[in-house]
Amino acid sequence: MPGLVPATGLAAWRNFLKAHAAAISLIETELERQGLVPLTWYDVLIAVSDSPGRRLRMRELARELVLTRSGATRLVDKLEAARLVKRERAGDDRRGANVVLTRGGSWALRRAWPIYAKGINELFVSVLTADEAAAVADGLGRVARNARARSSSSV
Amino acid sequence: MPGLVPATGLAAWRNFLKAHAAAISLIETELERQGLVPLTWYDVLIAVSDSPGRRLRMRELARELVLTRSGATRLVDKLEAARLVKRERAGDDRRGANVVLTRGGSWALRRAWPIYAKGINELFVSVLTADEAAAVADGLGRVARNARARSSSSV
DNA sequence: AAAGATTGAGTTGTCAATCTTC
DNA sequence: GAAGATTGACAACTCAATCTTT
Repeated sequence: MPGLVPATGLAAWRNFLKAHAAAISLIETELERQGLVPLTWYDVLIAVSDSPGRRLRMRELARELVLTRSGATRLVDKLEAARLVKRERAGDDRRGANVVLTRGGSWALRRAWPIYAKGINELFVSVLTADEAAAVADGLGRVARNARARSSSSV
Repeated sequence: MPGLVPATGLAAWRNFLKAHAAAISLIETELERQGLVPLTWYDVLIAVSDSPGRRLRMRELARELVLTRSGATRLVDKLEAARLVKRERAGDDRRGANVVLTRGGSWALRRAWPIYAKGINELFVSVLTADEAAAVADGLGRVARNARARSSSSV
C-alpha cells in the first residue's frame, strides 16, 4: 500500500501534519487563556500591518491567508465589529475595499505578539537544531511558493 | 516588535504555516475533484487501519487527530452513514466504542491513497532535498511529540 | 463520582448567487 | 461581461450539559 512515497518523505509529511495540529492547538489555547486575539485574527492583523501602506485589499488578504473571499469577508466583519480594523473604499478602484488597522488593532497586535512568540519559541524553535530550522525555513519556503504557484494557475 | 524570536526561527515558523495551508488546500481540492474521500475522512480511515487489531477507541481517535471528543463523534457519524466504518461496543469496557473499517472503508482508503500520495510527492517530497526531508522528519517529529506531551499534561 | 461517548446550541468557514463598479 | 466584495444557505467543529457504565 505504501511504496508510492519514499519512507523518509512520508515520515516528513506525517510529522509535518502532526506538528502543525499539535502546536497550533496549544498556542491557540494559550492566547485565549490570556484574553488575547485568536490566531486567525492575529493573521489578519499581521498581514495588514506588514503590507505596504499598512493597508490590504480583501482579495489579497484572502490569498495571503488561504481563505475564500467570503471567508475573508466574514472574518473582517468580526474584526471590524471588535474595532480592530476598518474598511475604507479604495481610491483608485471603488469596487475594492482596503482593510486598515485601527489604533486598537495595532495595540492588540503588539499585546498578543509576546505570547505568540513565546509559543513559537517553546514549541517550535527551541525544539529544532539550527540546521533543522534552516532546512525547514528553506525547504518549506519552497513548498509554500510552489503550492501557491499551482493554486493561482489552477484557478 | 520582532526580536523575541530569532530571525531564522521565525522564517521557519512562517513558512511552516504557509506550506501547510497551501499544500493541504490543493490536496483537498484534488481529492474532491476525483470523487474521493476528503482528507479528514482519510485521517480517520488511516488511523483506524494503522491501529493494532485495526480498531480504535473514540477517545484515541480524537487524541490522534487533535479533535475534541464531540468532533470525533460527529466525524465518525458521517463515516458511518457513508458505510465506511462501523462502531462496535468494546468487549472489556462497555462505555467505550471501537471504530472499525468496513469493506467499503478499506476500499475507499486504498482508492484514495494513490492520489493522496501523488499530492504528497509533487507538493512536498519532490520539492525538498534529501537532507531537508530528513531534517523535517526529525525536527518536526520532535516538535509534535513535545507538543503532545504538553497537551496531555495541561489537560 | 469519574470516564467514555453523545447531543443541543452556537461559531467559523464554504459554495453559489447577487450587487456594484470597471 | 468580468472582477471585487457581500449575502443566504449549509457543513464542520467546539463548548457545556447529559446519558451510560465503571
